Amino acid sequence: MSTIDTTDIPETIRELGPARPQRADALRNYEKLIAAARDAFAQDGASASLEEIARRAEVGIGTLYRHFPNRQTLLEAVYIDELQALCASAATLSELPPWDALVAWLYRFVAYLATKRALAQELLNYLDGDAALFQSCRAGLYAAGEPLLQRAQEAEAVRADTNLTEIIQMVGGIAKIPGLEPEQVEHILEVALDGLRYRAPVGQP
Amino acid sequence: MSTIDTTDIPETIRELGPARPQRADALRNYEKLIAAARDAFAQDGASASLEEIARRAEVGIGTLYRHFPNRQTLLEAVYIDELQALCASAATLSELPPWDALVAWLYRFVAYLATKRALAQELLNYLDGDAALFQSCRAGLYAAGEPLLQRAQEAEAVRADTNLTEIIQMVGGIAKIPGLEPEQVEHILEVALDGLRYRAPVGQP
DNA sequence: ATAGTTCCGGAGGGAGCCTCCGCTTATGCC
DNA sequence: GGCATAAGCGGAGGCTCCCTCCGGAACTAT
Repeated sequence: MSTIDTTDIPETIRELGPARPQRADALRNYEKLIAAARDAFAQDGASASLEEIARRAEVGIGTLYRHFPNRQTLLEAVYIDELQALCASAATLSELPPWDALVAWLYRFVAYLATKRALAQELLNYLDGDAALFQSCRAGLYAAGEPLLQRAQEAEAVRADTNLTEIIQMVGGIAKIPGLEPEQVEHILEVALDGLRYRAPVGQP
Repeated sequence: MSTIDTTDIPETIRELGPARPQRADALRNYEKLIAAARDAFAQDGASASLEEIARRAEVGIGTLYRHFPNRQTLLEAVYIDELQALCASAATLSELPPWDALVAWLYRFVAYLATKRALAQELLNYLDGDAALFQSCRAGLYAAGEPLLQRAQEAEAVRADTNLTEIIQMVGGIAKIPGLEPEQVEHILEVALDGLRYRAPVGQP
């Protein structure tokens, strides 16, 4: 149904971020920094120490600041990277059985939300309404998830009377319940996802 | 209708905060600190520099830390102080005409919300569910506002088919619209509050 | 007035932010 | 391969902030 070419979405999103460096060594450092920042932000929230990030990336603090002139740029780059990874994973997962693929992707989505939550607050403070970014992100997300859902529905693994918007809202809502342990979230999610399963119509109650 | 004695609410709330010091000089400093902190947090958000706050209060940094061992304690104390002031103002305002009193109080409420927003995020990180505080706050708020609304309704200044919950939600919702200039908020609020006015029933259209 | 608390203030050590600039290294051209 | 040069590196240094600690000042009760 979707007319968007899923495979192109990640690049579209990536273009929203800061330009990646050209030289091989610079690119290496750039990527080490994003990886280190992702971990650090996930662990300590958006206020993680930039010097600590540089240290983890085994890179000088100067290098960090050259690639990302301020915390915001780095935050944004990490966010975009995460989102791209989430979108890209949809393609990989399509090798699994339909139901498993969808569920796996939704779990991946939950992990992504955790990162996003840490970043979003701070991100909004500065970005305040760079709608283009978030719109693109949303589009990419849907383009990535839609095929998975459709396949699952065609295989009668997922009930027909639902859609991706609804599912994402549900999963998002559960993931965002405040003050819950990860295991609790996972359990609730498990229950809720089970509700998505297709059940053959039954004659009598 | 309310069986709560409004005038006692502020004390009840205050008791939730850290104990105020006894000695005259200590109390003076305590209050200077809260005032300075209120300004600083309003200006720079919850991450305002504590040293700057001590400086503004013309007090040594050590004094700040003795009264408020950590940022949270100070944040909480400011929040409680603000809330108490809001509640107390209801009593003063009752000298105004009913409509004016209610509107003035609601504007005061908006100002309070601005502070609260700055504090709430950070506050929740640590407090995470000290429900007692927030419950008390809510009770105090309602006890303070209810008489004002009632008086206004009895004077036929405010329509009868509404209540404080609704009004507070409305005002709060408007105050929280993201990315608006204060003047814009004020204008929207003006319009919305006008909708509260009592209008005599009209026979023909 | 004096003793005994209570409170004050800021020095100091540690950490983070960010800038600046001399040195290193990759790349493209011969 | 060798070289020029542009691109990139990294960390010292100057600043601010956080928080602790303790000698001395100020208040209060007697």
